[in-house]
Formats: sequence, structure tokens, C-alpha cells
Amino acid sequence: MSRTRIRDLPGAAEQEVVLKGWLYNRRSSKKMHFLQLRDGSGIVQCIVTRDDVGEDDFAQIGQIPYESAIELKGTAHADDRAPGGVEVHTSAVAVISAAEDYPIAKQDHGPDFLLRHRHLWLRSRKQVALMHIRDEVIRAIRDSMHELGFTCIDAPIFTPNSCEGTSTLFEVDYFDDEKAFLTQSGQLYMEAAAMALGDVYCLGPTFRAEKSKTRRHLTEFWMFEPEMAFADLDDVMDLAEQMLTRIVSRVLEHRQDDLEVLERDIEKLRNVTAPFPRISYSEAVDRMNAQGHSFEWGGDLGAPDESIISSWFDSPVMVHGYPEEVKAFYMKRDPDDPRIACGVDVLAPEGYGEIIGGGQREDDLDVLLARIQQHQLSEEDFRWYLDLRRYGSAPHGGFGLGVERTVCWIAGIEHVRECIPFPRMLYRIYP
RNA sequence: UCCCCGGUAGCUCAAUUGGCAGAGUAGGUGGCUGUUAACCACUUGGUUGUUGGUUCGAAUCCAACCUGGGGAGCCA
Repeated sequence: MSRTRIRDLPGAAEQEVVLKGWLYNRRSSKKMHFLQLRDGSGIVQCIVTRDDVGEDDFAQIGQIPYESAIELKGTAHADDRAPGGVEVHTSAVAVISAAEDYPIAKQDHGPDFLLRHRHLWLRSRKQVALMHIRDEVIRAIRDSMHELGFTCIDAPIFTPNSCEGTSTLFEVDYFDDEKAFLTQSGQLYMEAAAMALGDVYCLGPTFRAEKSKTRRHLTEFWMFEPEMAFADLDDVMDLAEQMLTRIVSRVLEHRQDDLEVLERDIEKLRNVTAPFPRISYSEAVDRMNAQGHSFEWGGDLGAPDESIISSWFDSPVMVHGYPEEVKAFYMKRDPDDPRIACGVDVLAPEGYGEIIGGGQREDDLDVLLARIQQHQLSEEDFRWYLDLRRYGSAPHGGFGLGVERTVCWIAGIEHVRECIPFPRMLYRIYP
């Protein structure tokens, strides 16, 4: 008899089924056990009565430790008293592997304990729901990119130098005397790919050796980076807006159950509809000053400033046109105002902060050369990158979207560390 | 790197002014005719992060170190 997944039980009413899973919880009285069985596809209540299985088996089933792997035979029945509306009347239970005392209880735990038990924490209900949502976000990205005609181009993980020359990188030994670094962005390679295939993207891990200790930072995180040839800043903002609305509506459509497990306020997600507000850096600075938050034009927006700006709106907000001094060397300057860079940051609502950063890239060889010298970067290191401006340079742009930050916002989670299966953070690399 | 907060039972926490180290939960035993974080009774469980200092007396005060959390900077 073939095994039934718990998620398929509503379609198997009054049928005999075999379930395989782990004992999640149990409540017992003298003649009945209520077993909560989970198998990754769902959780179901299984009824065991002393009359059905006999005295000995009944006592034995009452002793099975939590999280033991078991095989259970029974009949599915619709029942309003059961959580989920379906329960299984059990005829036999076989223990596949008895568990030792399970460390994670049905009570609150601190973050340190949970992170040290991440391999087991992943089994809990909310974490399963969160991984479903992460999976849905990534699939929404890939499917949308495919529908929009973009080609997936994987960027290398080992790189010979910094992409921006600013962030701290993880250094590793390459062969012989060479040094290599773990990538902090695939963008420069996507620019090369865009000149080959037009519309491209990458989606993969990226590494920052910054000693950041906040709920928004991971040492290793996943980034989605689309890049488009023959595109300007407006095209980049249009794509960012379209991708975020597609991702959110897809999660709302397919993962409502998981959002409910996480007790997410779904109405807030329904506010995420195009068009998103677009506000220039200068407008944002003026408005902050008008509200009494004094801010001098020319500085970069800090996290508290971003919170103020995003609090003005219910949906993500796009802040564009930053002072060029605070942005990377490759960002194109506004042709109408050389003090301004054609960059955009997207700030998520509800205080989740920056989830996207991007913009139009500098496509003029001489300007780029001057910028590399000004930032004291090695021209030799960027020779291949400069080649892109020598052979048919075209206006182009794109952005980077932080996958975990996006999942964190959509799922309404406190900290990005829960939004990746095995988080790597400052001083935390176990398990 | 800097600023703030914490570390007490397996886990989550309490302990008044410096005066006998305690609950809940998990584990164990027993009870209970449909439980919903089941419930009820009993019960095992301690080098109070480490080292040193002050004191008649330190979980409590002081110093250093270890370790965790939040934030700044940096960014997605």
C-alpha cells in the first residue's frame, strides 16, 4: 500500500491510508491518544483508541518519544473537532526510529538556543512555513524572469578583486600566490552578460565580511540581480516595481496558509500594488527638513532616515537620484545635474528598510576611467570591465534584491536570520 | 571597530536593601471517555558564564576576560 502525504488527506476521506512522518505532539487520556503527525507536507491529528489497537499497543504508543519517525496505518475521516478538519483513525503504529529526548520544547526559546539547534528548529511549524515562502519567492523570481524574456546567467563566486572596491571581502587562497575573494555581487559580470544576451539575471549567494550585527544583516545571503541592456533609470525602476508586485501577489496566491501560520497581516501585503511612490533624494531631504528631522543635502541616508521616508507610505517606496559622492564608481551621473547619480533604492514598508539597490551604469569609457582613478582603483583589475565600454557600449542598468530581506518583509519576520535555512552571521557558523 | 543590554535547572525566567537559589516547562511515576501549547497529582534536576577582589556573608557590589542580543557604520 503506497504512502499518502498529509497534504493529500482531504482528498482521501474514508479511505485507508499509510502515513510516514514524525511524532510532533501527543495528548492522551485513559482510552485515547491524540497524535499530531507531521511529514513536511502538513500536520494531521491521528486518533488511537485502546479498543482499536489493544491494551499493549495502546500503552506502547503512549510512550513513543516526540520526533520519533513512525509509520501509521488508519482511515481518514472528516471531523470538525480535528485541527484542519481531517483526522486519521489509527489501526497500527510502527516505530521506524525512536527519538532521544527532543531538545526543542513546545515553549519559547531564546535566539541563541534556537540557532545552535537550527538543524532541528527547521522542523517547527513556523520555520516550515517560512521555508515554503522563501521557496515561493525564489520561484516567483525565476518564473517572472523567464516570462519577461531574461536569461539566467550564473556569476562566479570566486572573484579576483572587489566589485565596488569598498566593502570588506572574504579572502581565500587561490593557486600559488594568487589571492581570491568571495563575491559580494555578481553585477559587474551581469553587465558583461547583458552586452551578450540583452536581458539577464543571476540569483545566488553573496558574501560580506562586514562586522554587521543587526536584524537586517547576514554574512552570507542570496541576491537576485537582473541587468538590462539599452535601459535607463526609469526602466530599472519599472522592473523593480514589477518584480516586487509579482513576488508579493504570487506569495499571496499560493502561500496563504503559510502566511496564516506566521500570523502575517495579509492586508498590509495587499497594499503592494503598482505604481509605487517614487521620490527623489532631494525631495526626501526637503520633506524630512520640513518635518523637523534636520538633514543636510549631500549625506547618505542612514537607517533611521530610511525609516522616516518609508513611514510616509503603505507600499514600497523608490528613492532615486542620490548625490554622486555617496554612490559607487560605476553609477551613471544624471546628464542634467552632474551632482546626482542615477541610482535607486527601494525601501520596504513597515520599517523593513532597503531591499533593493540599483541604478543605471556609467557607459562612457572616459568618464569611467576618470572615476576609477578618482576612487584609487586598479585600472588593470577592471580592464575587462572597461572593454565593455570599448566594444559597443550601450546604456544599461539593473539592481540587486536581497532575497532574505524580501522574505523577511513578506513573511513579517523579526530577523533575516530565520529567512535562510542555515544562517551565517558574525561569529556564527554552526551548524 | 564603537555604543547599549543580558548570562541562574535541559529550556524560558524569578529571587525585595548584600542574608536559606525558586517557579513554569521538558524528563520520570500515577490519574483522567474527544484532546486542541490538553489537564490534575507527585517527582528527578544547581560549580548562579570564568577568574580574581570587597565583605562576617555575594546570583546580587567591583575589575578583567569569555559569550549572547540589540543598534551605529557598511550595505541587500
